[in-house]
Amino acid sequence: MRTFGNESAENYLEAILVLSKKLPVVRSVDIANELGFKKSSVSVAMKNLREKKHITVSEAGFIFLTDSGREIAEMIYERHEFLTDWLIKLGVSEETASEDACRIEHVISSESFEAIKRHVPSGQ
Amino acid sequence: MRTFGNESAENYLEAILVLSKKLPVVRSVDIANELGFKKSSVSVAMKNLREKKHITVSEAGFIFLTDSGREIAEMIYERHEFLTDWLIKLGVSEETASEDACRIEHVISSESFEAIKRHVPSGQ
DNA sequence: TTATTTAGTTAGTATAAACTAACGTTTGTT
DNA sequence: AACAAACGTTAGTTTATACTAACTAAATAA
Repeated sequence: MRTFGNESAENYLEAILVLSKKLPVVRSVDIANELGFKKSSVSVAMKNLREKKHITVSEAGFIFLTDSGREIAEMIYERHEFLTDWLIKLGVSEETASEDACRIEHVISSESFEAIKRHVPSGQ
Repeated sequence: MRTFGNESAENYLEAILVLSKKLPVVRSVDIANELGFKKSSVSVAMKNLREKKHITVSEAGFIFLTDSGREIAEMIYERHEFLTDWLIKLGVSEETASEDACRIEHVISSESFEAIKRHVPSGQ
């Protein structure tokens, strides 16, 4: 069967990366706002990410990506950006493009993603 | 949150369509073999599809798509075929192409799918 | 005819991921 | 000092989906 086991974690890590670009520090409540989840859900998710060593959390509750967490986050973020831009170029509305990218980014293989990247004329 | 509520149903409906192309009749056990699931899982899934009126089941246990079931199955199947072929054309291995298509087909919007179709030179 | 295989069902289990509700801590306000 | 707000955590619930185990019923074979 399909696991889906990583999709949720990937999404949280991506959100942390995105938030770290616009906020001085990232807290659980910021993630809850960003993703539209309840803070209890985020709390549990952060516990899991902590256990998997994808984040560290300071005394004050500030959340930081570890190397492994950052690696995942950046991979997903790159996919998100690329797929969104590409779909928009194909005529898809910004909103739909972003929503679809958000789903595809978690399920596409590296092999396929790289193939699409190769095929799309980059930088235009 | 993401629902995912339909992905499983879509997958079963697609399998029924695919099997109906190669077998004289489709039974639960055929679906279980096709998808690699246990027959108990299929039994429960068929109950749900029956309740949603996407299939009918004869006395003998033969499974038939209703109009709504066929519509979904054909939409997913078209996506599967198209995405697989397209990825292969881009240089992705057949196996990966099919696996990725199998995931993307359930999460992509019609808007994006149609945009990709438009952009790919059809029939070559 | 008994025994075996095949098909389907049901009940209960497991996991992932969200939720609500309730609680403790800290911080800020009056 | 006392009360309220903000933040985080925990416990327990819900839903979706697959699982195992145990059962029935029908079909096949010894």
